[in-house]
Amino acid sequence: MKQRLAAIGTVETLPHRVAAFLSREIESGELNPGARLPTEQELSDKFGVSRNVVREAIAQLRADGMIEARQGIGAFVLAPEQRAAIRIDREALKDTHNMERLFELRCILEAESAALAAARRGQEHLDSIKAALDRMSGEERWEEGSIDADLLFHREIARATGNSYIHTFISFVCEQIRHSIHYARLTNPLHDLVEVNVGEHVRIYEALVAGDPAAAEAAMRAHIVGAADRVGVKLPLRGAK
Amino acid sequence: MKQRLAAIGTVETLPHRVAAFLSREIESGELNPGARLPTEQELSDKFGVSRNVVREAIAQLRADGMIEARQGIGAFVLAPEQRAAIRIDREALKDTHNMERLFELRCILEAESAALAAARRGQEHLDSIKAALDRMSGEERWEEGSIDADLLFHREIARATGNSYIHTFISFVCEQIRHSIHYARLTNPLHDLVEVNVGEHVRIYEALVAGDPAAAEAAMRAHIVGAADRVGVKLPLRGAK
DNA sequence: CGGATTAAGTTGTAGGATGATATGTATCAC
DNA sequence: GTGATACATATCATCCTACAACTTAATCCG
Repeated sequence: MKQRLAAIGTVETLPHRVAAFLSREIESGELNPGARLPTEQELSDKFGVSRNVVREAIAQLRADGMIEARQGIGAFVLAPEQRAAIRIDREALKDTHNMERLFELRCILEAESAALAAARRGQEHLDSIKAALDRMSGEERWEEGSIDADLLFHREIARATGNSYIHTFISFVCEQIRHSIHYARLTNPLHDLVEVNVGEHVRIYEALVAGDPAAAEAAMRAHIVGAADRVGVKLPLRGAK
Repeated sequence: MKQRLAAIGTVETLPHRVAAFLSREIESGELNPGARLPTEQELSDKFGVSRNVVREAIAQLRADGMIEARQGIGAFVLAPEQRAAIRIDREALKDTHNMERLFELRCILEAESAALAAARRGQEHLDSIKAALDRMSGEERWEEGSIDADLLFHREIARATGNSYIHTFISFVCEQIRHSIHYARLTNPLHDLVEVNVGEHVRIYEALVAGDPAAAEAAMRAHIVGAADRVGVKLPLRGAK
């Protein structure tokens, strides 16, 4: 009867695992908004862990706006609109369908980011964008460092928009994608693809230098579509869902 | 010497308050990436709370990818790119500058959402969008319920894109904005503004019915700009940052 | 000097106790 | 009979103690 979290997977701390389990229950509809969670003691018994562990897990879910705990009553599931944070389930990204959709979101954000950056960038922005470009096209282009530089390039563009929210969102989305395709990129960097990738970045940079929002947007869009293609992801067209 | 969190504010649980304090230290640069946090015992002494409270706070920060804890060594601040969640500081939204930027991000997301929805929606989507529209233009238009319906209208459009990430992000951004301007809307709903607002929604809906992405995008953009204006927020133009 | 062992420091988990809050039920007063 | 009050119960919130597990540094021994 004591599962001791044997079926939950990962090697993380117990609170993290309990939180992940409960989170899945909520996201999957097993626990609907308004539903009351088992008491802390019951969860403690169920998972074969101390109540402290359960409380740490519940603290995490509370911080995310997934549940609310009321003293003397219990903990209740909140509606999705009450969320206090956005998270992306990396497990879900193993499904190509989901990866396509995340790339689509990334394309929306980055195309506009590039346009805004072209309109708003200063010389200091161009300098840092160029530095990242140089780094990703230099000696590191065959190593993991080039991925860092690649993402830095994108973050610097987002920073040039002068909108920290855009920067935060783009950074987050890029990192989630990066963690999901990390292995594939490292395994076999193809010579031609790397050069094409760099070429696309150069075109984005040139549009930024020219201060041409439309050109920057188009170049970035083409790049994201191309980048997705290179990892086997086809962006859905407007007509496809 | 025991602050007992007297200067931290809010009436929330102690772990939440400790987490908020540490989070601010990290975001403000007081604690840089790579920096080691005080030990759990030190934090416990500093804030005058039990170690359990500190651990719950740390569990929250770990879940957010803000810190990593290593057994036997301590807890360390991670780089912003390692974040596992996006959060928006509601306190920061009291600054009009930040609100402008968040509205700008919202405009980016929603304009594209409307375009995609126009291209991809089915009859069931139109039905639920219409239902939300009816609700916000009916008897509830002068009450808080109209805000719920308003946001539901936007979420249903995002749902029609068939991209759950778009839906999640839009829902989140809308709710953060909503919580920050909640009081202002309730205090004094102006007759003309409500009618204008509904009119804008009707135009968006009509573009969706017509399956016209460009018209939907334009109508949504105009609406978001207008909605921001109605709460005293001017969206930055492309040239402004 | 190098390897093994021990000690110290820190996080991770368990278990117990008490305080605080919310709700339901029983009792009392009018 | 109805409303107010008191009490009991359930549950979360916090505190405390103890030990396990891990990491690093110090010490010991060949």
